[in-house]
Amino acid sequence: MGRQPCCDKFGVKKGPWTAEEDKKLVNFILTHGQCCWRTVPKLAGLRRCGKSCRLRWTNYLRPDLKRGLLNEAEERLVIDLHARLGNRWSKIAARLPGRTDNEIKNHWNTHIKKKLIKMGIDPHDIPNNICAQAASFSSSSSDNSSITPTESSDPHSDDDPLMSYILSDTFLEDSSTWNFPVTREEYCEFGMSSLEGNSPWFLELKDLGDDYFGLGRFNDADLSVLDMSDKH
DNA sequence: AAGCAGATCAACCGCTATCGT
DNA sequence: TACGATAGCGGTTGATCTGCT
Repeated sequence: MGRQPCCDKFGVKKGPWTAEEDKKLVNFILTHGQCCWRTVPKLAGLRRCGKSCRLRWTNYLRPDLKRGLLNEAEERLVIDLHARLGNRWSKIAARLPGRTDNEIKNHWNTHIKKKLIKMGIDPHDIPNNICAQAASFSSSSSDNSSITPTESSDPHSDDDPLMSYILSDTFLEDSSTWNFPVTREEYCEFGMSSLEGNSPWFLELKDLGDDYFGLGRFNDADLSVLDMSDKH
């Protein structure tokens, strides 16, 4: 009999999302919250499969996402976590607030992997003793970040209190409180602060009109802040 | 300016894990 | 316990961008 496809193959749109589709999805999730992705496209009026909607939301539309390249501290953390956890991107992402598994995976494959290879380190097998070296590569001019996971001589040592904390369940429990809000009001507040200055998609949507989301989401004061930023 | 190659990243696919009945 | 439905994960693809010739 076989497995049922996650969605009807006919009439389901694929490829890049349009601003209009984003709007519908955001609108729907702000109104109804995240529930049963399979029904989301139908209820939201989208010709997409639920899987695609979930991916779009978690990887791009979520208001708590940081955009842009990983900074050095985050990169070091990824290298260290990857050395411990392997290609378990979702586990790694769970320990980097505002970053998605897809983003980290892409960054690993396009940036970090190359840098490690350039250093003569096999990205698939970073020995403990050179993990610290790898993790601190190109960081001779440190970015003064508060995240310094590899300060101990052996980064795999659980003696490193910060890494122990990050790898612990306590960290995940704590970080759960960073989850994006579910109400429109909170989304507006939270979204504005996190989007400010680092969300091109937001600026694009904003260009479509102040009432783009149909939620009265952005007040004039908020928008004036954005207008003053170096919008491209 | 045109063509090409490499880099980047959003999105898809197929599989597994989990949950409810 | 078995089975189906759904969510989530990791690998891969392909469109687009960027830099070089």
